[in-house]
Amino acid sequence: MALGKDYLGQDCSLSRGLELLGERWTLLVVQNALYGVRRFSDFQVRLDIPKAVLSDRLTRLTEGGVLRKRQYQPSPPRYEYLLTDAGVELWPVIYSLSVWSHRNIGGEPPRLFRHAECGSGLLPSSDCPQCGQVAPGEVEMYPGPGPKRTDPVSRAMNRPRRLLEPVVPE
Amino acid sequence: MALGKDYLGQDCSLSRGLELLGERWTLLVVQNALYGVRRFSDFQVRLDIPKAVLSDRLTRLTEGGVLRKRQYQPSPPRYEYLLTDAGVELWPVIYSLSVWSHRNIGGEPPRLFRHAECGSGLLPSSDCPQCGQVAPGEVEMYPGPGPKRTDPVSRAMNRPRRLLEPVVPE
DNA sequence: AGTGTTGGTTCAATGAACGAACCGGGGTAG
DNA sequence: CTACCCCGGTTCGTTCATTGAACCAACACT
Repeated sequence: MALGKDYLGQDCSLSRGLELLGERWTLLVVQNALYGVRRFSDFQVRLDIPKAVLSDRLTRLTEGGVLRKRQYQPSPPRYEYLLTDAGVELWPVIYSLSVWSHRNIGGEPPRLFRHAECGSGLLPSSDCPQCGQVAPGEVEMYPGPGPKRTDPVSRAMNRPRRLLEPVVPE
Repeated sequence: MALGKDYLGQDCSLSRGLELLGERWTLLVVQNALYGVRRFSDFQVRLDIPKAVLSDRLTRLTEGGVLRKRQYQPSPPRYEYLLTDAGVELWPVIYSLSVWSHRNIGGEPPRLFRHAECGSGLLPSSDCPQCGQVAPGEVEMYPGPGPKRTDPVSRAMNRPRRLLEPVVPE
């Protein structure tokens, strides 16, 4: 999307959002960050994405305030990408688009979501039918009927767990 | 996105949704359809989009069940693109992403939305704080503080009106 | 000294987007 | 009847983005 060839001339907030989030792979990166993926190589394994593109997307999301890059050990220097508060707020957007896609395009979901406190499935808005609004940290993901990837990161992700809980592949 | 170079290998609903909706311009086309734009030339004027790209997006959205092409007069033959039920169901996704963008990126919105029945502003989920869920046809849009485009289609859209109400430029 | 892991960058080839030109069916004004 | 305009596109050469393979540097392990 880059400079010059952007959605400028558009007057709406949506176009500014898509400027940051609308490029290929970007929303899938955010989705995986919500699922607990934090490290460059884990994103790469899960997504099968060219490294150059992943590098670009992580940089742009960091500059855009969706992710935050943190060095989590000094030697050897290793980094992780964490969602900011703004990034976590994308959960309802991503969840509602997933639900729409499942309903209107089809396919079986590999993962399901429920409110950890009460066990209810979530509404398309990501709210709980019993309890109302649900913080992403209160959402539990667990395996659904759909096909699953078999790489180590995906396998670690298929154990029941909370959103945002870091993925530890092994 | 096309054939071969898609998100295949991804296991989630989101990737299938982005296959259809994730290309450049696509969500802006849907947004404008929700705002009442129906005709090829009106999309083109509002969006400043190359005709070839617009043609491709309208075709793909039609094939994907988001839009429906209808001839609305026999002579000269003229066509319009209407949202299907599935297309209308994208309203919460588009609205919540717009709200996120406004909150986290900034800029003044050119249009605001309220529940026509009770006058309340909408929650980010597109629900009404008073009445709960709101059908898109019950949403009224009206001019906000932000900048507005001056083309005839945008000017017609800046009058207060319901979502989905056809735009008639003049 | 050699091998492996992490987190990248570089580069040539391919594919998508852009914008200008063109086109055809059907008005409509002179 | 001729000329011109509108709508809804298609075609095409140029520019831009994505891809996948190769390379690289820092450090750890054996």
